[in-house]
Amino acid sequence: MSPLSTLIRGCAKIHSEAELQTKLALGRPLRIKLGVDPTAPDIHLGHGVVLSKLRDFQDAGHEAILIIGDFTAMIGDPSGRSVTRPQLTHDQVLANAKSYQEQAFKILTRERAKIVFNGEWFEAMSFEEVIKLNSRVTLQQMLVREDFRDRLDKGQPIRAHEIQYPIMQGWDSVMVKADVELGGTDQLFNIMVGRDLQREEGQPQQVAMTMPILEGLDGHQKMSKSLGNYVALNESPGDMFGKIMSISDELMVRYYDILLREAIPAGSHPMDAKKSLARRITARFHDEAVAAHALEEFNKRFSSRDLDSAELPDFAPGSARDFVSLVVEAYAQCFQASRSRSDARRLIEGGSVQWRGEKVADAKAVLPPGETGVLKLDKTRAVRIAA
RNA sequence: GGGUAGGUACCGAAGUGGCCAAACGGGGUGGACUGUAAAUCCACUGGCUUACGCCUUCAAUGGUUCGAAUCCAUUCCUGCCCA
Repeated sequence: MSPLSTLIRGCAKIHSEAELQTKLALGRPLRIKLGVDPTAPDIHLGHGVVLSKLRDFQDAGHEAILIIGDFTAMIGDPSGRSVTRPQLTHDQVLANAKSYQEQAFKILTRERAKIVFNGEWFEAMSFEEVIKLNSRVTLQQMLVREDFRDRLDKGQPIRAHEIQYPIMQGWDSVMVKADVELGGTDQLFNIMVGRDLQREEGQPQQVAMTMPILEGLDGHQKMSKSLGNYVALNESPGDMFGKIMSISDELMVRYYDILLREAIPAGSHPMDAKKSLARRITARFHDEAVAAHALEEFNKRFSSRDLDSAELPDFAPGSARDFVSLVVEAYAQCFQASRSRSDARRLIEGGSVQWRGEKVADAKAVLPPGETGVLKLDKTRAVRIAA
């Protein structure tokens, strides 16, 4: 496989392939820009798609320039958004940035990687410079974007600072002299602004390369932290495996295509194909042995419904022994999840909670101390009471 | 600054003095069925030391009333039109 075809594999759109070829012919390492906004501490499989592409470039000898948008994160990228993002404080952003980097290097290699914070240049900008920068872009250009158009049509507010975002992202490209900028397809507009600004600054224009957007676990909306439909890169092997198993067959086709860049093996049972997908993704972010173990555990717990021999967190109940209390405490103690007592009661009444494989019929029932066994809480969570 | 329409639960959206913890739809959760899939059906979806009971909630504050999401006043926020 020639380097070019490797580099453009899995890509949604390039502007343009010819330009990329010209740049590659320069014979020097190219500066490949990827901007990330640390708006949340987790990065997920969706980010992974673009990061993997960046890794492809690294492997081909090019330099990854990861721009941590500590400054832009405070604005919030309006791309694909129907509401204004909440603005974060600088401290939150820095904390997120830290865990962000750790996760990004699960995919990227430290060699040929450079990390820059865009606060470096934006913080130093005077208001005069900001105005000057703004004068290069027209409101019309900004407003033709679909997401803005949409909000305009629906009568939803668009705040003035939001239209700054593409300009700032574009300016990042100028500051790092990017040769190529990567992003999701929803980033195309922002990346193109970068090209405009570079041209005006007399720089060679960056090549815009966009990657397909990965749908979230629900199969409809894009994977994102705020929608809760994501698989984080630092997710535990079991959770990662399990979350992937919960996707629809339809979505699995997409995941195969985008994440593994291959088609589903012909003739295989969808469930087997999914297990294989889950195992491979888990192996990618952990390792083979761990992934194989996750598969085994999954089979035990869900295929053979053998909770007794499955690995479950140990739960040490407090003094309150009625099932409502047990459920609430188990969630808090073993899953860091807070559940109200009403919620717990609903789960019990709905038949979700099982003690030793039997539905708990009476929420007021009391479990005598010393009893041991498995307490199933909901579809995916169960705990073991050991003593 | 003027005019005008609005602000209801996770979202959309009813409700315009008691029958309102608040219709309906979506989403979410749980159950049945399964392959932790889809489709379908059912239930739940503010909280409570355990409830045909109580508490908090309909932008905020204050008021009218036996009683307010609903009426009045003030404030804050948003859309649209005009300047």
